[in-house]
Amino acid sequence: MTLSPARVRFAPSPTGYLHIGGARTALYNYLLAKQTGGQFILRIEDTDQARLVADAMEEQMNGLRWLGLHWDEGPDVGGPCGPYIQSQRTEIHRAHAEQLVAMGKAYYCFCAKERLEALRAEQLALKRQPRYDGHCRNIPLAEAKARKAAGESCVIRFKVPTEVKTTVHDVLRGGITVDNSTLDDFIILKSDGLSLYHLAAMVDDHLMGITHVIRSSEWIPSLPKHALILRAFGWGEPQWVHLSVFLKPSGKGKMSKRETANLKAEEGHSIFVRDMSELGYLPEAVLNWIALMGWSLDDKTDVLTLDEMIRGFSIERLNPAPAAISFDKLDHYSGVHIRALPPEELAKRIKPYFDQAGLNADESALLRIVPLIQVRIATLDESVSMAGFFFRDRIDYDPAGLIPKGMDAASALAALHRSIDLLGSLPDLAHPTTEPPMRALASELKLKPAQLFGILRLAITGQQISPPLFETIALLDRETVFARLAKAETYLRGE
RNA sequence: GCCCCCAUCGUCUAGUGGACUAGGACGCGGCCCUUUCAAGGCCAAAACCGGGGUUCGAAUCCCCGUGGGGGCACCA
Repeated sequence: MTLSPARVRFAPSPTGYLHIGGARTALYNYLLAKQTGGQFILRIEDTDQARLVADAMEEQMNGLRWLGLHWDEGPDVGGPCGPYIQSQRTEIHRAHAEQLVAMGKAYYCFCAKERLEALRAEQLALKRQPRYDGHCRNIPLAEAKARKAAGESCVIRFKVPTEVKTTVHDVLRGGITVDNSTLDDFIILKSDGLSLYHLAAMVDDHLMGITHVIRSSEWIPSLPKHALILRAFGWGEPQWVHLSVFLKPSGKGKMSKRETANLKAEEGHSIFVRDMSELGYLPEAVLNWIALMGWSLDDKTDVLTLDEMIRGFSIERLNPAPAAISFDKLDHYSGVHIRALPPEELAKRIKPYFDQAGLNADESALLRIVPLIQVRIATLDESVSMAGFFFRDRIDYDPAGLIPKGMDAASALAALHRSIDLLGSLPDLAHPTTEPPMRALASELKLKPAQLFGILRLAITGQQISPPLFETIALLDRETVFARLAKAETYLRGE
């Protein structure tokens, strides 16, 4: 499919950190831009200065970078349509608001907040939808200008055409029609001279040549307002694409702020991109996960790389229904993408987790253990709990575990003793050297392999669950192996 | 309360009037493999929200219910 280049934007508000909902919106925008040879633009919507979070903008960008969603134009890289931070475009917005006033499509409103609040309370009491009553709608422009010039505080409201319906076309949902009477004359410029989202976003989208607006469906209710603004200016409309929201795993509603904040501590999951790395997830896995919540390539593909998504993406295959998130699925994709990594790459990726754990593991050492753990870990951080013992000076475990089911301390000790003798008699501890005689020993002692090897496993790794025993022994220093076996012997003697 | 959107296995989804005995994936259960744990292989259970239309024929189109979701700020 050949499409003309799309200019799309991801426009987060720096009032919070990048979460999977935002990331998925960014992803779809990115995919369309890359597929069509267009541009992916990052624009920061910080017109509400009161709600700013200090490091939110930087964190939003870090999140996108971590996912590999690099923008062509944005605050840091610039571009032909800058600035890309809305608070630096206030003059542009103000001029456009004034232009609408001059065109008779907007008006100055002098209503005090108190009056508005009273009006609102009254309407709510009557169980009516709170709406501006048009109090200042018909003040003659000359009079309004005079009052404004005299220093009276005012806002600019958009004059919504009355007595008609407005229909806007959404690519996924078709025509969305509302009666204009359900819209009120909304404010487009605040009394402090700053634009509100509705005006700022439309002006900037137009000026930046945005061809497709792909955003969350929570914008659907204000879609008519946006179309009305565009039409008032006589501008064309972009393709509107409203994505469905993510629901909590139960499918019952969106995640609350509290649930979102406690997720990580309570169950080791998070919806924030900046937590994903710490939790051991690959960006590839996160991308795969969010891409398929609301989009599908076909009836069977479920593992995709970013490149494959770019090639296969299409707006038509977006699903408008809300989707419950599933962390089980994230874990699954995580495992899939870890297994798909070349060993050298996996060694590189797990290195920081060993560093973090205070273990001195260089990449070449890690590369040797990767074959033992690659299919056994679902997240990168699990590499430490699985293979940390390779790099620890001492290992701690409960000696009770040295006695397998069906055995007692004496028989376990005897088995361990025989194993030490046998291993000590071998020319080396390579896997092919150790396994056959050890199996023979097990059968001679009338033990199941699981029993005998279980004793050694705990003795050598300190873990009930570990990489395969003989491969592990082969990688460990000879001295370490025998020291740990000797230590286990002392435990079993009850020392 | 009002407005808008959505509706296929528990979950993510395929399905755009006949190819549907409704496909795939996660999860769940069983079996195989097996030195633990995984991975892998095989098998199973599991869905078209309800009611009316339209049509020779409806998961697919229309209407009404119901359920779910979103929105109703000098927030975005």
